[in-house]
Amino acid sequence: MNPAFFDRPAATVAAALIGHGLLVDGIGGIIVETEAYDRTDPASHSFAGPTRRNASMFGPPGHAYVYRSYGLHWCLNLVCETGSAVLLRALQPITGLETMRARRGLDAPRLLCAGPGRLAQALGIDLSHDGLRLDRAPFAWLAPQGPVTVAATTRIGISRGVDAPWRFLVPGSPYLSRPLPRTKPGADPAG
DNA sequence: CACCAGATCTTCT
DNA sequence: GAAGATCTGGTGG
Repeated sequence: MNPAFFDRPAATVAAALIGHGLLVDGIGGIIVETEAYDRTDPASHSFAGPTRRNASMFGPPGHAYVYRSYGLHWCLNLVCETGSAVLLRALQPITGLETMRARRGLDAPRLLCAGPGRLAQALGIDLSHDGLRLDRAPFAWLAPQGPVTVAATTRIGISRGVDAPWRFLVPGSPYLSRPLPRTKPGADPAG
């Protein structure tokens, strides 16, 4: 992946990443769900300025930002323009299923990388990856294999910035952390 | 399937 | 002391 790819607004990068393959030490799959967080976004770790934890978000684009969520899960972000990043929320597992299963336990393939914490655990991500360049080992990237359909929705698990449509996903993918919400709740239940 | 609580670290008040 | 970009295992319909 060219470092210039990440030197753009996080929402642009988050949408463009859908369909790309990501491998960490040869293990990974196809990105099916991302979220964007930027410097002016009250939901972003960078909103209140630099801290020890978010230092990588204020470093150069094309590096990893890894943080601990709720005290026990790791989450993997890709740093974009200064103070912005893309949170990887779900992959369709492709390679290294055995290793992912060993790291995660007895999960069905559908759940191995369905959520930022699960994804990081399946890929073996921890704080040692924070700040690493994304264009060299252990990271490797694969271009989309064919046409990619991308939908944008509001983000998950936040209490501020809830209206920004900065969650990007493959509609109907069984590997999402949560399915695409219905645009008209209650309508057309026969679907 | 819905709801609830527990685990446990970083930041902010 | 409280909240947070989460996941798991329990209970109840």
